[in-house]
Amino acid sequence: MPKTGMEPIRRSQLIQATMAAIDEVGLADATVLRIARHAGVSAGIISHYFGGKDGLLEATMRQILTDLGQAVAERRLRLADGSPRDHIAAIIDGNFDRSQISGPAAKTWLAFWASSMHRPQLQRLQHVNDQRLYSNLCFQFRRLMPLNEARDAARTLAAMIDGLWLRGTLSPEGLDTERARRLAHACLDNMLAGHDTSAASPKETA
Amino acid sequence: MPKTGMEPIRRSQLIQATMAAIDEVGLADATVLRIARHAGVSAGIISHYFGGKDGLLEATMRQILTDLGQAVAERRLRLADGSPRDHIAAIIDGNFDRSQISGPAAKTWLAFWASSMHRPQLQRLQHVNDQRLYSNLCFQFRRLMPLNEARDAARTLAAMIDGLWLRGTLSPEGLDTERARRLAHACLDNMLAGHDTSAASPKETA
DNA sequence: ATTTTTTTATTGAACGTTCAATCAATAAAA
DNA sequence: TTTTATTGATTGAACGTTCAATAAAAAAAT
Repeated sequence: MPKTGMEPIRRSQLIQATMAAIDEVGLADATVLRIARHAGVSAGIISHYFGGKDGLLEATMRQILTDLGQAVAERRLRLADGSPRDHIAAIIDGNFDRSQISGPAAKTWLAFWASSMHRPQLQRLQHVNDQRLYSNLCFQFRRLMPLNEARDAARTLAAMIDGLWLRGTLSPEGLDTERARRLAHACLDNMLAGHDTSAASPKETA
Repeated sequence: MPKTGMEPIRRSQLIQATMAAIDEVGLADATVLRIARHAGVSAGIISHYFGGKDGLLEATMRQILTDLGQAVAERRLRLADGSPRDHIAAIIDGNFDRSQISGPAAKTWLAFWASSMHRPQLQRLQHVNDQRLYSNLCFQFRRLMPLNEARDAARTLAAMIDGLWLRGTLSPEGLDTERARRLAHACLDNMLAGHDTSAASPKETA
């Protein structure tokens, strides 16, 4: 089996296996043995490629954040130069792609969220991501309203996205992802109702 | 030290110590020894009063849900027979009391939320709580709009509360609790804007 | 009022288990 | 023959639980 150039393959396999293990039994019971079995390799390989379990967990979180960033970036690139509303809508859709990418990613995300409270390395990653979402939203809202209002609008919509996404992905019986996405858009429409959306988009209640 | 009637005291102490330990080092590192030391007792006592660590964790989550229920109930009782808007506002304020009750409670809540994905006992508790929040909101919105709209309004506001509360209590640098609460109320006002609030409440944008 | 007995509350060392990490051994490819 | 990739048994630390021992309080007996 030892061919050369295994490193990127193994890294990717192990990161995916980590999410799958967390999806199955939670972060607390996602042991190196379980993760390794999921990837079809031995446990020792994790220390070899990631320096240890912590390294693998950090790489996994980094992967999720990268995926999220790409999901948003792709949609926004397709817009060329759209209206603020278009950009914000793209940000919303990109964020709800997290769950589309996979169920495991959702549970992994939440697990990392909780444990990032106590692990500086993860906390840093998460803070950067939060800030990016907030800044992007704020910049777009700023094109439609005064700075103070734009800030509150960004905070509100960011919270809305997190809240809906959480409830949508974690208990799909009560709120499926598609409906969650629709509610987020409705909320955006509501927030933009009294503001000058230069290219008057013809949308009613729902 | 052995006086009679220690049970309720110890139970309460240990539950508080559990939250404090989770606040300090996270659920993963909240060992029985650490929790016991926080309460000023020995580790063995946990099995004695709660049958084991799992029992203590479940009791702790139950306590948090009870506190939340009371925070909401108290505010609603003060209303006697208020308008739907008043009741919903009381539900919002009650939910933001979670953090007022303590910072530890917030981190504990998130930790349980994540681990409830994989522990049926905790999942049950959390589902009951979710359902209660949704039902209460839905019932009040129902007094102002058609059923379908009321359901979506309830889902939206529930997500808004969770999202804002999460961001508010877990990273107070970016969004302090008081502002989060204000934004939730603003969102409610926005959602109720086009609806007949029988007792016309004189509130403008913000 | 004092002593004895019983009950209640608590301790902490010992035990068995589980985990992450290590590393000498191995085997395929270069 | 050298390099690269991988294994899996081993190690040591940490954890939750158990339980015999202990000590204070309460109850009973003197």
